[in-house]
Amino acid sequence: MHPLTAAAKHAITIPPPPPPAAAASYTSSPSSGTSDPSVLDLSSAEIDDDGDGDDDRAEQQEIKNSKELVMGRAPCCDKASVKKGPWSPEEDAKLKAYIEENGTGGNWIALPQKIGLKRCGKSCRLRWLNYLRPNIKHGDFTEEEEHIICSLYISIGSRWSIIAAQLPGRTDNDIKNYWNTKLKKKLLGKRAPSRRARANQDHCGLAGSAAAAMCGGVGTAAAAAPPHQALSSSALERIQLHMRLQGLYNSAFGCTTTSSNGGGVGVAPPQWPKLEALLPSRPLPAVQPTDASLASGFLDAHNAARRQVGVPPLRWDERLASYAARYAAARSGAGGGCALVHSHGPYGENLFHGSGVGWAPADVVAAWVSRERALYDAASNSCRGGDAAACGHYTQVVWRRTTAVGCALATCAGGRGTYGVCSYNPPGNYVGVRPY
DNA sequence: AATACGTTCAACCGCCCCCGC
DNA sequence: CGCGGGGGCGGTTGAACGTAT
Repeated sequence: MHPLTAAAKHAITIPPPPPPAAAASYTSSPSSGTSDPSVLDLSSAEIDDDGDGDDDRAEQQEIKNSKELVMGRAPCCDKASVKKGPWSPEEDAKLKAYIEENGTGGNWIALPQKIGLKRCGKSCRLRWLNYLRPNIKHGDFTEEEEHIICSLYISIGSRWSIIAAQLPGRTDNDIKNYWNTKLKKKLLGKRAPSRRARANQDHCGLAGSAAAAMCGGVGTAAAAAPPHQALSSSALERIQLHMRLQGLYNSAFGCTTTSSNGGGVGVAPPQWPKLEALLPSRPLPAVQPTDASLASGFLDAHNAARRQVGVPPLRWDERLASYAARYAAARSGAGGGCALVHSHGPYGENLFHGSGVGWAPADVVAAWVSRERALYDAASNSCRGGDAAACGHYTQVVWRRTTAVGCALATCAGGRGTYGVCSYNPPGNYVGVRPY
Protein backbone atom coordinates (compact mmCIF):
# COMPACT_ATOMS: atom_id res chain seq x y z
CA MET A 1 0.00 0.00 0.00
CA HIS A 2 1.34 3.39 -0.92
CA PRO A 3 -0.04 6.71 -0.01
CA LEU A 4 -1.36 8.72 -2.87
CA THR A 5 0.85 11.35 -4.33
CA ALA A 6 0.52 14.66 -2.60
CA ALA A 7 -1.72 15.83 -5.36
CA ALA A 8 -4.35 13.23 -4.81
CA LYS A 9 -3.93 12.91 -1.10
CA HIS A 10 -7.30 14.31 -0.25
CA ALA A 11 -9.45 12.36 -2.65
CA ILE A 12 -10.06 8.77 -3.53
CA THR A 13 -10.71 7.04 -6.82
CA ILE A 14 -10.75 10.16 -8.90
CA PRO A 15 -11.95 9.33 -12.41
CA PRO A 16 -9.49 9.85 -15.23
CA PRO A 17 -9.44 13.54 -15.99
CA PRO A 18 -9.28 15.00 -19.44
CA PRO A 19 -5.78 15.47 -20.86
CA PRO A 20 -4.98 18.81 -19.18
CA ALA A 21 -4.89 17.01 -15.86
CA ALA A 22 -3.22 14.04 -17.39
CA ALA A 23 -0.60 16.37 -18.73
CA ALA A 24 0.73 16.92 -15.29
CA SER A 25 0.86 13.24 -14.63
CA TYR A 26 4.49 12.58 -15.11
CA THR A 27 4.97 11.24 -11.61
CA SER A 28 5.12 7.53 -11.21
CA SER A 29 1.96 5.72 -10.37
CA PRO A 30 1.66 4.73 -6.76
CA SER A 31 -0.98 2.18 -7.55
CA SER A 32 -0.94 0.92 -11.07
CA GLY A 33 -4.13 -0.27 -12.59
CA THR A 34 -6.23 2.16 -10.69
CA SER A 35 -8.09 5.19 -11.80
CA ASP A 36 -5.36 7.35 -10.43
CA PRO A 37 -5.42 10.54 -12.46
CA SER A 38 -1.74 11.02 -12.01
CA VAL A 39 -1.04 8.33 -14.53
CA LEU A 40 -0.74 9.42 -18.11
CA ASP A 41 -1.43 6.33 -20.13
CA LEU A 42 0.12 7.02 -23.48
CA SER A 43 -0.50 3.49 -24.54
CA SER A 44 -4.20 3.70 -24.84
CA ALA A 45 -6.76 6.34 -25.56
CA GLU A 46 -4.62 9.07 -27.00
CA ILE A 47 -2.73 7.00 -29.50
CA ASP A 48 -4.13 6.84 -32.96
CA ASP A 49 -3.07 3.56 -34.52
CA ASP A 50 -3.06 4.59 -38.11
CA GLY A 51 -2.61 8.28 -37.67
CA ASP A 52 -6.12 8.89 -38.84
CA GLY A 53 -8.51 8.21 -36.04
CA ASP A 54 -11.30 9.88 -37.93
CA ASP A 55 -11.49 7.00 -40.33
CA ASP A 56 -11.76 4.53 -37.50
CA ARG A 57 -14.38 6.60 -35.79
CA ALA A 58 -16.34 6.97 -39.00
CA GLU A 59 -16.18 3.24 -39.54
CA GLN A 60 -17.28 2.52 -36.00
CA GLN A 61 -20.06 5.04 -36.33
CA GLU A 62 -21.18 3.44 -39.56
CA ILE A 63 -21.32 0.05 -37.91
CA LYS A 64 -23.17 1.55 -34.99
CA ASN A 65 -25.61 3.33 -37.23
CA SER A 66 -26.35 0.17 -39.16
CA LYS A 67 -26.92 -1.68 -35.91
CA GLU A 68 -29.27 1.01 -34.77
CA LEU A 69 -31.18 0.81 -37.99
CA VAL A 70 -31.50 -2.92 -37.66
CA MET A 71 -32.54 -2.64 -34.06
CA GLY A 72 -34.96 0.11 -34.94
CA ARG A 73 -33.75 2.64 -32.45
CA ALA A 74 -35.54 5.90 -32.95
CA PRO A 75 -33.35 8.95 -33.42
CA CYS A 76 -33.45 11.66 -30.81
CA CYS A 77 -35.69 13.64 -33.09
CA ASP A 78 -36.75 13.60 -36.71
CA LYS A 79 -34.02 15.67 -38.26
CA ALA A 80 -35.98 16.15 -41.45
CA SER A 81 -38.86 17.94 -39.80
CA VAL A 82 -37.19 19.96 -37.06
CA LYS A 83 -35.95 23.47 -37.42
CA LYS A 84 -32.31 24.21 -36.71
CA GLY A 85 -30.34 27.37 -36.23
CA PRO A 86 -31.02 30.54 -34.27
CA TRP A 87 -34.18 30.79 -32.23
CA SER A 88 -36.74 33.40 -33.12
CA PRO A 89 -38.28 35.63 -30.43
CA GLU A 90 -41.59 33.85 -31.00
CA GLU A 91 -40.05 30.45 -30.35
CA ASP A 92 -38.32 31.79 -27.25
CA ALA A 93 -41.55 33.25 -25.94
CA LYS A 94 -43.43 30.01 -26.56
CA LEU A 95 -40.87 27.87 -24.78
CA LYS A 96 -40.40 30.27 -21.88
CA ALA A 97 -44.11 30.71 -21.31
CA TYR A 98 -44.75 26.99 -21.36
CA ILE A 99 -41.94 26.04 -18.99
CA GLU A 100 -42.73 28.83 -16.57
CA GLU A 101 -46.33 27.68 -16.51
CA ASN A 102 -45.92 23.91 -16.60
CA GLY A 103 -42.29 23.05 -16.09
CA THR A 104 -40.52 20.67 -18.42
CA GLY A 105 -42.69 17.75 -17.45
CA GLY A 106 -39.53 15.71 -17.06
CA ASN A 107 -39.43 14.93 -20.76
CA TRP A 108 -37.64 17.30 -23.10
CA ILE A 109 -38.19 15.07 -26.10
CA ALA A 110 -41.95 15.33 -25.82
CA LEU A 111 -41.99 19.01 -24.91
CA PRO A 112 -41.65 20.62 -28.38
CA GLN A 113 -44.59 18.59 -29.69
CA LYS A 114 -46.72 19.66 -26.75
CA ILE A 115 -46.21 23.32 -27.48
CA GLY A 116 -46.08 23.11 -31.24
CA LEU A 117 -42.42 23.91 -31.71
CA LYS A 118 -40.62 22.37 -34.66
CA ARG A 119 -37.51 21.88 -32.59
CA CYS A 120 -35.60 18.93 -31.22
CA GLY A 121 -36.16 18.39 -27.50
CA LYS A 122 -32.47 18.64 -26.87
CA SER A 123 -32.39 21.97 -28.62
CA CYS A 124 -35.23 23.19 -26.39
CA ARG A 125 -33.36 22.04 -23.32
CA LEU A 126 -30.22 23.83 -24.36
CA ARG A 127 -32.06 27.01 -25.23
CA TRP A 128 -33.77 27.03 -21.85
CA LEU A 129 -30.70 26.18 -19.81
CA ASN A 130 -28.31 28.50 -21.59
CA TYR A 131 -30.48 31.44 -22.41
CA LEU A 132 -34.09 31.51 -21.29
CA ARG A 133 -34.12 30.34 -17.70
CA PRO A 134 -34.17 33.03 -15.01
CA ASN A 135 -31.10 34.54 -13.38
CA ILE A 136 -28.73 33.77 -16.23
CA LYS A 137 -25.70 36.03 -16.37
CA HIS A 138 -24.00 36.73 -19.67
CA GLY A 139 -20.61 38.33 -20.23
CA ASP A 140 -18.68 40.58 -17.84
CA PHE A 141 -16.91 37.89 -15.90
CA THR A 142 -15.48 39.27 -12.69
CA GLU A 143 -11.91 38.80 -11.62
CA GLU A 144 -13.08 36.43 -8.91
CA GLU A 145 -14.99 34.36 -11.45
CA GLU A 146 -11.93 34.24 -13.69
CA HIS A 147 -9.90 33.16 -10.71
CA ILE A 148 -12.27 30.31 -9.93
CA ILE A 149 -12.42 29.20 -13.55
CA CYS A 150 -8.64 29.14 -13.85
CA SER A 151 -8.12 27.41 -10.57
CA LEU A 152 -10.61 24.70 -11.43
CA TYR A 153 -9.47 24.32 -15.02
CA ILE A 154 -5.91 23.71 -13.92
CA SER A 155 -7.06 21.20 -11.36
CA ILE A 156 -9.81 19.31 -13.13
CA GLY A 157 -9.58 20.30 -16.76
CA SER A 158 -12.48 21.02 -19.06
CA ARG A 159 -15.26 19.85 -16.80
CA TRP A 160 -17.35 22.87 -17.59
CA SER A 161 -20.50 21.74 -15.86
CA ILE A 162 -18.62 21.25 -12.60
CA ILE A 163 -16.97 24.63 -12.97
CA ALA A 164 -20.31 26.22 -13.82
CA ALA A 165 -21.81 24.76 -10.67
CA GLN A 166 -19.44 26.96 -8.68
CA LEU A 167 -20.51 30.13 -10.48
CA PRO A 168 -24.18 30.89 -9.87
CA GLY A 169 -25.91 32.25 -12.94
CA ARG A 170 -23.22 31.10 -15.32
CA THR A 171 -23.77 28.30 -17.80
CA ASP A 172 -21.24 25.70 -18.78
CA ASN A 173 -21.53 26.86 -22.37
CA ASP A 174 -20.78 30.44 -21.40
CA ILE A 175 -17.77 29.47 -19.33
CA LYS A 176 -16.50 27.18 -22.05
CA ASN A 177 -16.78 29.96 -24.61
CA TYR A 178 -15.20 32.49 -22.30
CA TRP A 179 -12.31 30.19 -21.58
CA ASN A 180 -11.69 29.27 -25.20
CA THR A 181 -12.00 32.76 -26.60
CA LYS A 182 -10.60 35.00 -23.89
CA LEU A 183 -9.27 33.54 -20.70
CA LYS A 184 -6.95 31.00 -22.27
CA LYS A 185 -5.38 33.65 -24.47
CA LYS A 186 -5.19 36.06 -21.59
CA LEU A 187 -3.18 33.57 -19.58
CA LEU A 188 -1.03 32.31 -22.39
CA GLY A 189 -0.56 35.70 -23.93
CA LYS A 190 -0.74 34.30 -27.42
CA ARG A 191 -3.24 34.30 -30.19
CA ALA A 192 -4.81 31.07 -31.25
CA PRO A 193 -4.31 30.30 -34.90
CA SER A 194 -7.30 30.88 -37.11
CA ARG A 195 -9.11 27.96 -38.63
CA ARG A 196 -7.66 28.95 -41.95
CA ALA A 197 -4.19 28.89 -40.47
CA ARG A 198 -4.88 25.56 -38.83
CA ALA A 199 -6.00 24.16 -42.14
CA ASN A 200 -2.68 25.22 -43.63
CA GLN A 201 -0.86 23.27 -40.96
CA ASP A 202 -2.63 20.03 -41.70
CA HIS A 203 0.17 18.89 -43.95
CA CYS A 204 2.13 18.16 -40.81
CA GLY A 205 -0.38 15.47 -40.04
CA LEU A 206 -1.59 17.32 -37.00
CA ALA A 207 -3.84 20.26 -36.47
CA GLY A 208 -4.02 22.82 -33.71
CA SER A 209 -1.57 25.15 -32.08
CA ALA A 210 0.48 22.45 -30.41
CA ALA A 211 0.93 20.74 -33.72
CA ALA A 212 1.83 24.07 -35.24
CA ALA A 213 4.53 24.43 -32.65
CA MET A 214 5.86 21.05 -33.61
CA CYS A 215 5.90 21.97 -37.24
CA GLY A 216 8.01 24.89 -36.17
CA GLY A 217 10.55 22.54 -34.70
CA VAL A 218 9.67 22.29 -31.02
CA GLY A 219 11.13 19.00 -30.04
CA THR A 220 8.83 16.56 -28.34
CA ALA A 221 8.63 12.83 -28.24
CA ALA A 222 5.38 12.95 -30.11
CA ALA A 223 6.80 15.20 -32.79
CA ALA A 224 9.67 12.85 -33.33
CA ALA A 225 7.49 9.80 -33.39
CA PRO A 226 6.08 8.38 -36.59
CA PRO A 227 2.53 9.50 -37.35
CA HIS A 228 0.94 6.32 -36.15
CA GLN A 229 2.32 6.89 -32.68
CA ALA A 230 1.41 10.54 -32.38
CA LEU A 231 -0.80 11.79 -29.65
CA SER A 232 -3.96 13.46 -30.84
CA SER A 233 -3.39 17.14 -31.41
CA SER A 234 -6.04 18.16 -28.92
CA ALA A 235 -4.43 16.10 -26.22
CA LEU A 236 -1.04 17.60 -26.96
CA GLU A 237 -2.46 21.08 -26.98
CA ARG A 238 -4.05 20.54 -23.61
CA ILE A 239 -0.92 18.99 -22.20
CA GLN A 240 1.13 21.93 -23.39
CA LEU A 241 -1.42 24.42 -22.17
CA HIS A 242 -1.65 22.75 -18.83
CA MET A 243 2.10 22.80 -18.33
CA ARG A 244 2.35 26.42 -19.35
CA LEU A 245 -0.63 27.39 -17.26
CA GLN A 246 0.91 25.94 -14.16
CA GLY A 247 3.74 28.39 -14.48
CA LEU A 248 1.83 31.33 -15.86
CA TYR A 249 -0.96 31.01 -13.39
CA ASN A 250 1.43 31.65 -10.56
CA SER A 251 2.29 35.07 -11.85
CA ALA A 252 -1.22 35.89 -13.00
CA PHE A 253 -3.00 35.04 -9.76
CA GLY A 254 -0.30 34.34 -7.26
CA CYS A 255 -1.18 30.68 -7.07
CA THR A 256 1.36 28.13 -6.04
CA THR A 257 1.16 25.01 -8.10
CA THR A 258 3.36 22.00 -8.15
CA SER A 259 5.36 23.46 -10.96
CA SER A 260 6.91 25.89 -8.55
CA ASN A 261 8.90 23.00 -7.18
CA GLY A 262 11.02 22.93 -10.23
CA GLY A 263 8.55 22.98 -13.03
CA GLY A 264 7.96 20.86 -16.06
CA VAL A 265 8.32 17.16 -16.42
CA GLY A 266 8.86 15.26 -13.26
CA VAL A 267 6.94 17.41 -10.87
CA ALA A 268 3.91 16.23 -8.96
CA PRO A 269 0.51 16.75 -10.58
CA PRO A 270 -1.64 19.69 -9.59
CA GLN A 271 -4.12 19.49 -6.80
CA TRP A 272 -7.61 18.26 -7.31
CA PRO A 273 -9.97 20.64 -5.60
CA LYS A 274 -12.82 19.73 -3.38
CA LEU A 275 -15.43 21.56 -5.27
CA GLU A 276 -18.08 21.91 -2.62
CA ALA A 277 -15.73 24.09 -0.66
CA LEU A 278 -16.21 26.84 -3.21
CA LEU A 279 -19.35 28.12 -1.66
CA PRO A 280 -21.53 31.01 -2.75
CA SER A 281 -21.42 34.30 -1.03
CA ARG A 282 -22.92 34.48 2.42
CA PRO A 283 -22.99 37.99 3.84
CA LEU A 284 -22.46 37.55 7.54
CA PRO A 285 -20.94 39.86 10.10
CA ALA A 286 -17.30 39.25 10.84
CA VAL A 287 -17.07 37.25 14.05
CA GLN A 288 -13.69 35.61 14.51
CA PRO A 289 -13.63 33.00 17.25
CA THR A 290 -10.99 33.06 19.91
CA ASP A 291 -8.21 30.56 19.59
CA ALA A 292 -9.83 28.23 22.10
CA SER A 293 -13.22 28.35 20.48
CA LEU A 294 -11.61 27.86 17.09
CA ALA A 295 -9.91 24.69 18.26
CA SER A 296 -12.95 23.28 19.98
CA GLY A 297 -15.17 24.33 17.11
CA PHE A 298 -13.14 22.41 14.57
CA LEU A 299 -12.54 19.48 16.87
CA ASP A 300 -16.15 19.09 17.94
CA ALA A 301 -17.42 19.25 14.39
CA HIS A 302 -14.92 16.65 13.25
CA ASN A 303 -15.65 14.32 16.13
CA ALA A 304 -19.39 14.61 15.68
CA ALA A 305 -18.99 13.33 12.13
CA ARG A 306 -16.65 10.60 13.30
CA ARG A 307 -19.00 9.51 16.06
CA GLN A 308 -21.71 8.91 13.50
CA VAL A 309 -19.62 6.22 11.82
CA GLY A 310 -18.14 4.79 14.97
CA VAL A 311 -14.66 6.18 14.50
CA PRO A 312 -12.55 7.28 17.52
CA PRO A 313 -12.33 11.03 18.11
CA LEU A 314 -9.45 13.17 16.94
CA ARG A 315 -7.27 15.15 19.31
CA TRP A 316 -6.18 18.74 18.68
CA ASP A 317 -2.53 19.03 17.72
CA GLU A 318 -0.91 22.45 18.08
CA ARG A 319 1.86 21.51 15.69
CA LEU A 320 -0.69 20.70 13.01
CA ALA A 321 -2.61 23.86 13.85
CA SER A 322 0.55 25.89 13.49
CA TYR A 323 1.27 24.31 10.14
CA ALA A 324 -2.29 25.02 8.99
CA ALA A 325 -2.07 28.59 10.26
CA ARG A 326 1.16 29.28 8.40
CA TYR A 327 -0.25 27.92 5.18
CA ALA A 328 -3.56 29.73 5.60
CA ALA A 329 -1.69 32.98 6.20
CA ALA A 330 0.45 32.50 3.13
CA ARG A 331 -2.43 31.47 0.92
CA SER A 332 -4.75 34.24 2.09
CA GLY A 333 -2.14 36.95 1.67
CA ALA A 334 -1.92 39.36 -1.22
CA GLY A 335 -0.01 36.93 -3.40
CA GLY A 336 -1.90 33.79 -2.47
CA GLY A 337 -5.21 34.54 -4.05
CA CYS A 338 -6.96 32.26 -1.54
CA ALA A 339 -6.68 29.57 -4.17
CA LEU A 340 -7.61 26.02 -3.28
CA VAL A 341 -4.15 24.71 -3.87
CA HIS A 342 -2.65 22.20 -1.50
CA SER A 343 0.58 22.70 0.42
CA HIS A 344 2.06 19.31 -0.47
CA GLY A 345 3.13 18.96 3.10
CA PRO A 346 3.50 15.79 5.14
CA TYR A 347 -0.08 15.86 6.41
CA GLY A 348 -3.52 15.20 5.08
CA GLU A 349 -5.19 18.46 4.17
CA ASN A 350 -8.68 19.87 3.66
CA LEU A 351 -9.05 23.36 2.26
CA PHE A 352 -11.96 25.76 2.35
CA HIS A 353 -12.74 29.03 0.64
CA GLY A 354 -15.96 30.91 1.32
CA SER A 355 -16.94 34.31 0.06
CA GLY A 356 -17.29 36.96 2.71
CA VAL A 357 -16.26 36.72 6.30
CA GLY A 358 -17.83 35.31 9.44
CA TRP A 359 -17.41 31.63 8.74
CA ALA A 360 -17.21 29.65 11.97
CA PRO A 361 -15.19 26.43 12.29
CA ALA A 362 -18.40 24.42 12.40
CA ASP A 363 -19.49 26.01 9.10
CA VAL A 364 -16.25 25.01 7.47
CA VAL A 365 -16.45 21.41 8.63
CA ALA A 366 -20.12 21.32 7.70
CA ALA A 367 -19.19 22.38 4.18
CA TRP A 368 -16.98 19.32 3.97
CA VAL A 369 -19.27 16.91 5.75
CA SER A 370 -22.93 17.74 5.32
CA ARG A 371 -23.25 17.13 1.61
CA GLU A 372 -20.29 14.86 1.07
CA ARG A 373 -21.45 12.37 3.65
CA ALA A 374 -24.41 11.54 1.46
CA LEU A 375 -22.15 11.33 -1.56
CA TYR A 376 -19.91 8.69 -0.06
CA ASP A 377 -20.98 5.15 -0.90
CA ALA A 378 -19.43 2.85 1.66
CA ALA A 379 -20.42 -0.25 -0.27
CA SER A 380 -18.27 0.63 -3.25
CA ASN A 381 -15.87 2.91 -1.36
CA SER A 382 -16.39 5.67 -3.89
CA CYS A 383 -18.28 8.91 -4.37
CA ARG A 384 -21.74 8.72 -5.89
CA GLY A 385 -22.61 10.45 -9.11
CA GLY A 386 -19.42 9.70 -10.92
CA ASP A 387 -17.58 12.69 -9.51
CA ALA A 388 -14.99 10.99 -7.43
CA ALA A 389 -13.60 14.27 -6.13
CA ALA A 390 -16.95 14.96 -4.54
CA CYS A 391 -16.48 13.29 -1.17
CA GLY A 392 -12.75 13.48 -0.46
CA HIS A 393 -13.13 16.00 2.34
CA TYR A 394 -15.56 13.79 4.15
CA THR A 395 -13.45 10.65 3.91
CA GLN A 396 -10.49 12.54 5.35
CA VAL A 397 -12.62 13.85 8.21
CA VAL A 398 -13.75 10.33 9.14
CA TRP A 399 -10.51 8.53 8.28
CA ARG A 400 -10.10 6.00 11.07
CA ARG A 401 -6.30 5.95 11.19
CA THR A 402 -6.09 9.73 11.42
CA THR A 403 -5.71 10.61 15.09
CA ALA A 404 -4.90 14.31 15.19
CA VAL A 405 -6.07 17.49 13.53
CA GLY A 406 -5.07 21.14 13.59
CA CYS A 407 -6.88 23.88 11.71
CA ALA A 408 -6.77 27.57 10.97
CA LEU A 409 -8.92 30.27 9.44
CA ALA A 410 -7.73 33.38 7.66
CA THR A 411 -9.34 36.32 5.92
CA CYS A 412 -8.43 36.64 2.27
CA ALA A 413 -6.58 39.78 1.22
CA GLY A 414 -8.93 42.73 1.01
CA GLY A 415 -11.54 40.97 3.12
CA ARG A 416 -12.82 39.18 0.04
CA GLY A 417 -13.29 35.80 1.59
CA THR A 418 -12.44 33.31 4.27
CA TYR A 419 -9.80 30.68 3.84
CA GLY A 420 -9.65 27.57 5.97
CA VAL A 421 -7.10 24.80 6.35
CA CYS A 422 -7.19 21.62 8.38
CA SER A 423 -4.12 19.40 8.60
CA TYR A 424 -4.45 15.73 9.52
CA ASN A 425 -2.00 13.22 10.90
CA PRO A 426 -1.58 10.48 9.90
CA PRO A 427 -2.99 11.51 6.52
CA GLY A 428 -5.97 9.67 5.08
CA ASN A 429 -7.47 8.96 1.67
CA TYR A 430 -5.30 6.11 0.50
CA VAL A 431 -6.36 4.49 -2.75
CA GLY A 432 -8.16 1.24 -2.23
CA VAL A 433 -8.46 1.68 1.53
CA ARG A 434 -11.77 2.22 3.25
CA PRO A 435 -11.92 5.27 5.52
CA TYR A 436 -13.56 3.33 8.35
C1' DA B 1 -14.20 50.34 -50.58
C1' DA B 2 -13.03 45.65 -50.80
C1' DT B 3 -11.08 41.80 -48.98
C1' DA B 4 -8.90 38.98 -45.63
C1' DC B 5 -8.46 37.77 -41.18
C1' DG B 6 -9.89 37.48 -36.25
C1' DT B 7 -13.38 37.11 -32.50
C1' DT B 8 -17.50 35.86 -30.30
C1' DC B 9 -21.09 32.95 -28.97
C1' DA B 10 -25.39 30.40 -29.88
C1' DA B 11 -26.35 26.12 -31.39
C1' DC B 12 -25.48 21.52 -32.90
C1' DC B 13 -23.30 16.86 -32.70
C1' DG B 14 -22.30 12.73 -30.77
C1' DC B 15 -20.84 10.14 -26.90
C1' DC B 16 -21.73 8.41 -22.40
C1' DC B 17 -24.16 7.67 -18.09
C1' DC B 18 -28.12 6.62 -15.58
C1' DC B 19 -32.57 4.98 -14.78
C1' DG B 20 -36.74 2.60 -15.67
C1' DC B 21 -38.72 -1.35 -17.66
C1' DC C 1 -29.55 -8.55 -15.80
C1' DG C 2 -29.76 -6.44 -20.17
C1' DC C 3 -31.66 -3.07 -23.07
C1' DG C 4 -33.46 1.28 -24.65
C1' DG C 5 -34.35 6.02 -24.10
C1' DG C 6 -33.60 10.47 -22.07
C1' DG C 7 -30.61 13.69 -20.21
C1' DG C 8 -26.07 15.64 -19.48
C1' DC C 9 -21.87 17.00 -21.14
C1' DG C 10 -17.69 18.39 -23.83
C1' DG C 11 -16.16 19.37 -28.36
C1' DT C 12 -16.98 21.67 -32.49
C1' DT C 13 -19.17 24.48 -35.99
C1' DG C 14 -20.70 28.42 -38.40
C1' DA C 15 -23.01 32.86 -38.77
C1' DA C 16 -22.50 37.48 -37.53
C1' DC C 17 -19.77 41.02 -36.51
C1' DG C 18 -15.33 43.55 -35.77
C1' DT C 19 -10.67 44.85 -37.23
C1' DA C 20 -6.65 45.12 -40.14
C1' DT C 21 -4.58 45.57 -44.56
